[in-house]
Amino acid sequence: MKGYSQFCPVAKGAEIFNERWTPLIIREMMCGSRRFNDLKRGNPMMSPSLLSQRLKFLEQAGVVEKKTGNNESVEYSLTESGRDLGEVVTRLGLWGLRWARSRLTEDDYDPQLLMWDIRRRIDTSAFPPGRVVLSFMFRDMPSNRRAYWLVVENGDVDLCIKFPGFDVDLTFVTTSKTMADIWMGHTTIRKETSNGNLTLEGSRKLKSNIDDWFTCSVFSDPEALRESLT
Amino acid sequence: MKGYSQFCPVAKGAEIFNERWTPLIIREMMCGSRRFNDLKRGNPMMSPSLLSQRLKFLEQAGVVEKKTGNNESVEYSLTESGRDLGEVVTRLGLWGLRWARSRLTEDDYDPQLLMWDIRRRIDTSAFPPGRVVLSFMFRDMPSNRRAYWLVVENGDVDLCIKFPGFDVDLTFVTTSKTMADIWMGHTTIRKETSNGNLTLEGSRKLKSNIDDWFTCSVFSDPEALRESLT
DNA sequence: CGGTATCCCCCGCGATACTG
DNA sequence: CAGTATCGCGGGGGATACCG
Repeated sequence: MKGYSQFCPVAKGAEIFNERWTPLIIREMMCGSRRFNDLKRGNPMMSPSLLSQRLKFLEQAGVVEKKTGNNESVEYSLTESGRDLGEVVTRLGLWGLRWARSRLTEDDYDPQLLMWDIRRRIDTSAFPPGRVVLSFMFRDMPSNRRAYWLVVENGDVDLCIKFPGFDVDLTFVTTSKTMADIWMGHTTIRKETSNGNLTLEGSRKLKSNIDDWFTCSVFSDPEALRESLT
Repeated sequence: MKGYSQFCPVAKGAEIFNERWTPLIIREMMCGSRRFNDLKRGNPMMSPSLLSQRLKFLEQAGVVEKKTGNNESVEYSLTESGRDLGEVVTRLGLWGLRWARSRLTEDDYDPQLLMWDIRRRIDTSAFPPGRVVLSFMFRDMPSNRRAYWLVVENGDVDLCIKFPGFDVDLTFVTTSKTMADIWMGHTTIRKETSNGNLTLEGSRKLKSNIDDWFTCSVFSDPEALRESLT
């Protein structure tokens, strides 16, 4: 994007921030993604070349830092400037939560993206030792996007799009929209199980302490998020 | 701009906010511009058709309200949603002030834009009754962009790019960069007169109470601006 | 895994002119 | 003043293939 030829700080900020995908890349980093392919998984519709291009630009702009480990591994992270810019992202998200919710289209409810979000917010410390397998069935989706599994083990959570072969401890049966609404805090697991939009099948224990380990999106608690802004 | 196909509030917010010029249009409205041509003057590099297109989109997005008076006059204003989005703009500006200042190019110091900003922040209440004429001479500019006049009268401020024919009460002689730096609070009138980057010629009285009527950009006081955010 | 390299299309947007 | 109409191009960015 070409510049605005204005000295105004809003214009100079917009020259960096107001590009396609940029807030979403920063959002991913704020959520802890540091690897190229993780950033890409958080933005599946973005082409790798464009992601690469943006990362280079953001690095040059002092927002993102690229570190190459001695084992050739590459990590991206936010600089202090980038973390500051994160507050703009947060505020934009708070605005979107309040004012852009009505603009959600069917296309927006991508279950894979939802699962990727859920994956990184699962509180593994609330699980018993050993392996726990969760499965999610989205009734409204075509067969190739209907089923997902989360395998929780040793503090790690793996997202699978094919049956991992392990016994399933708890199954969520619902629609992508219901699940996303729960995720965003527009409704609760309790409400949606009551009205039948969500069915939980499996371990009674996992069901009973679900609020301990199923951590919703940071946007599900706008008040807390707002207070986290300086 | 096409959507992101993500339910995330940041993505939905970005679909509206992250378009070219959008933050600058909202900034203009936050500063009080309500007429089409005023919005355009605040963004001189933007083509009228694009401004029209953006206003239509922002209206449809519930950010901007268009009102047609009975005398066919048209006014644009921010809705509640738009004022909320203004906080994102403000925060982006605060970020730009701190982190994007080093990216300023020669092209950014447009004296006309600067004068348009100064014009609307002049505190007319601090002036004596009658007409006061200020002139600004930018030494670094070519002749067609070197001189501007502000005619203050009856609480109104008019910006002229040609000599208005009235006696001038006070003249600023400086460069566009020095003036912009004063405007943004990076330096002060006092400092720049001391070091010779700014010369004030004319009414001793207007010079002596210049801090009363020459009101700098809202971004010149970041602390106050930050506190204005909810 | 962590990107590049291409290709190509589309349309965003800048420029200019014009209208009521 | 408040826009619309038109035109043309540049490059943003989507898709896909490929590489070390």
